[in-house]
Amino acid sequence: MKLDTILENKSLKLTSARKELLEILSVEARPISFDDIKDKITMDKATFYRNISKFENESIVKGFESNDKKRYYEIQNSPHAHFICNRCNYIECLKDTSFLKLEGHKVIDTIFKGICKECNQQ
Amino acid sequence: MKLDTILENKSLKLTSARKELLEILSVEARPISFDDIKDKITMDKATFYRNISKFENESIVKGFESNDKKRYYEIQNSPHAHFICNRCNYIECLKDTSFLKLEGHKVIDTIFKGICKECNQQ
DNA sequence: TACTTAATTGCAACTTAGTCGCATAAACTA
DNA sequence: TAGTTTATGCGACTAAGTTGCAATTAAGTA
Repeated sequence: MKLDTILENKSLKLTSARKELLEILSVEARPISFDDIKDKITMDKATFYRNISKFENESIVKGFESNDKKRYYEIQNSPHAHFICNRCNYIECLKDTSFLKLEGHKVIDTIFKGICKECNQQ
Repeated sequence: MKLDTILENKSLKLTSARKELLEILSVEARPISFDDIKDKITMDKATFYRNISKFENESIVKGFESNDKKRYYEIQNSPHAHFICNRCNYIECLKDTSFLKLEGHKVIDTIFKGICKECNQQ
C-alpha cells in the first residue's frame, strides 16, 4: 500500500498527519469514528476532520452516520454495504451486495439497520 | 386515526404536545427532523425529543440519521426503506423492498444513499 | 542546500443537535 | 376534587464537528 500513490495527483501533500490517518484506516479496514482513534493519534481533531473531509472529496474515504450521532469513515477499496446493530451499535461490513439496485437512482451506499446475530441470540 | 388508541396501553398520557406531534407526523407522512417543524410547533425542544424518544421505544415512530447530522422521524405505519440523496439531502420513501433480506440478521430498516434522479439529470 | 510560497497544522473559540435537572403544570385515579 | 404521577418549559449543559488565525511544514526552484 503506497501512501504517495494514493495521494499523488490529488494535490494533497503527504504530511505526517495524513500518513498516520491513512495508515490507521488501512490497518483497521473497517469504519472508524474520530472517537475510536483519538487516543492513538497525535493530530488535532480539526486536522482529523479536515483531512477526512478532503479524503472524502477525493474518493479515498467513504463516510456515513451511524446510530450514535457519530460519523464513521472507511478506506474505499471494494465497495460494500453495512449492517448497523441498533442494540450494540456494531458496524458489520457486508460483501456481495450486487443484488442491491434501484431503478432511477445512483446507489452509492447501502446501510441496513436492525439486530445483529449475536444480539438476537441473547 | 385515533390518538388515544395509539397511546393507550403504552402508559403514555395524552397530552397536548403529544397530540400535536402525532398530528404533524401523520399529516407529513414522511421523515421529519426537529428543525423541519420547530416553527410549527409550540412545544419546547426538550419536550419534542423526550416524546419522540418515547414514541420510538413504543414503536410508534421510527428514526434514523441522515447526511446532515440530523435525526429524522416518521410514523411507523407500513415499513419501508429510504433513499437519501447525497447532493440535495432529500429523503425519499421507497415501497416494495421485499427483496431486502439478509441471512442471520433481523433487518429493521434499510437506507440507500446516492444521487437521486433529479440531481443525476443536472 | 537555501529560498519561496502555498498548503497544512494546532489551538482556541465557536456552532448546533440533542440531553438533563429542576420547579411548575397538567393528566389520570380514587 | 384531592392526591399522585407523569409531563412540560426553561436554562444550563454536552459533545461532535467547524472555523479563523498565526505558526509550521512540504515541495518546487534556483
